[in-house]
Amino acid sequence: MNREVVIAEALALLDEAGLDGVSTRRLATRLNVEQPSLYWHFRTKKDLFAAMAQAAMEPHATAPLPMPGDDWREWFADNTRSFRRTLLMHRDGARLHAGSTPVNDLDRIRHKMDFLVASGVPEHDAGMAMLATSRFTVGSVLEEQADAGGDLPPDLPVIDHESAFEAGLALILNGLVHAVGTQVT
Amino acid sequence: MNREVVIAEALALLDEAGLDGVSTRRLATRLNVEQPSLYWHFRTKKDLFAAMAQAAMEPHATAPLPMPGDDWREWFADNTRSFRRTLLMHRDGARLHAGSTPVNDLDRIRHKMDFLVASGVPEHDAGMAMLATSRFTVGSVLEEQADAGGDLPPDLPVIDHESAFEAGLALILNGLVHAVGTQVT
DNA sequence: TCCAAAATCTATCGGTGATAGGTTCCTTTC
DNA sequence: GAAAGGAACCTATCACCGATAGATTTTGGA
Repeated sequence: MNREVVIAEALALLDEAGLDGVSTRRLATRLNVEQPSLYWHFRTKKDLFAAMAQAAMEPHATAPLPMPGDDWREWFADNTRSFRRTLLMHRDGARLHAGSTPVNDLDRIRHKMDFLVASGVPEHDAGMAMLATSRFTVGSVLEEQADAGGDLPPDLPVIDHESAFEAGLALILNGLVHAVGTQVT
Repeated sequence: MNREVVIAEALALLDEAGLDGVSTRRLATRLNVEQPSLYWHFRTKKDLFAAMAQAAMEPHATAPLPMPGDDWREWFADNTRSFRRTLLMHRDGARLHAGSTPVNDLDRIRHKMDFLVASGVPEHDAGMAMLATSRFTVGSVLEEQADAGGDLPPDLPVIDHESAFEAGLALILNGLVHAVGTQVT
């Protein structure tokens, strides 16, 4: 049993039991191992969660980067959708992601920034927009998965999370397009 | 000792110990009471957290509603700032808020929606913008308070959360202003 | 074959949310 | 003013949790 097997099994347990249901004992049982054994692979439970969070983000972290000829608006939207889709792949994915301090792939971020700047978006606006969009997405999925998790009051306004997300994304993107000084290439 | 005293003391404990530090025993000790006594006032710890979340949101929930003559853009920004400020009033305020399913003050929401519509914002756009802004704000404060909570890696890009929030808000508001069909009154 | 490191074990600690069931206190009513 | 009854709190106890200490087994290379 190596570290990666533990992480994979932990993510499977996450999907079945939710984040609060992931205990070291339940995980150990699944791995046919006693509970303290996990502490050979991870110094603390937070470390395990951090590793899970990073592993869960792999689909988005390995997605293709934008190419010089791409339409930046289209890429921006697709990139955000990829982020959301990845958060939705696991139960409580947003909580898991928000709970740990993830590894910022500085190189990928810089590449994306450079792409936007090369497309005519002012550097400052590009950075703020990426940050805002990321936070909007986490907030959205957080609420979406909280709603999915059981007892919500039978209040009236049931919302289509997908449409709400698309509308918010369109709003931010629209704001970026019309930002002062934008050279819409 | 009544329910409200418990909630107040719980919020004080929250500020001192953080959300993970709020245990029924520590809270009971503060109240000079044995731990199981709390279960006379709250059926479950989640109920206690929900009550705490609602109480913590009181400043924003009792803030003045927009008046017919107000500038809708200015009001929109101030309303969002009030929401953020309230989340920031308590340690882990965003986690507390996001963790419980809060009571949606339907009447206040409708009032705000009506105000925006009366100001010329299309109803659908207004609803989506309020939703998106709320989620953006929760996501922002969540990250801000996570950063504040200790061990962040000595990575380079330290960000000014206030400015980042203002920039994101400006972006969304700008997108709303330029939304197709908006009658900017 | 031997040895060291990797991997797991047993035993145990202090802490947690929650329940069952008994006790005390206060208020209302006759 | 005594009785009744509910509100508020208590003791005792459960099952579970994350984590540590230290002994033991397993494994792979010299």
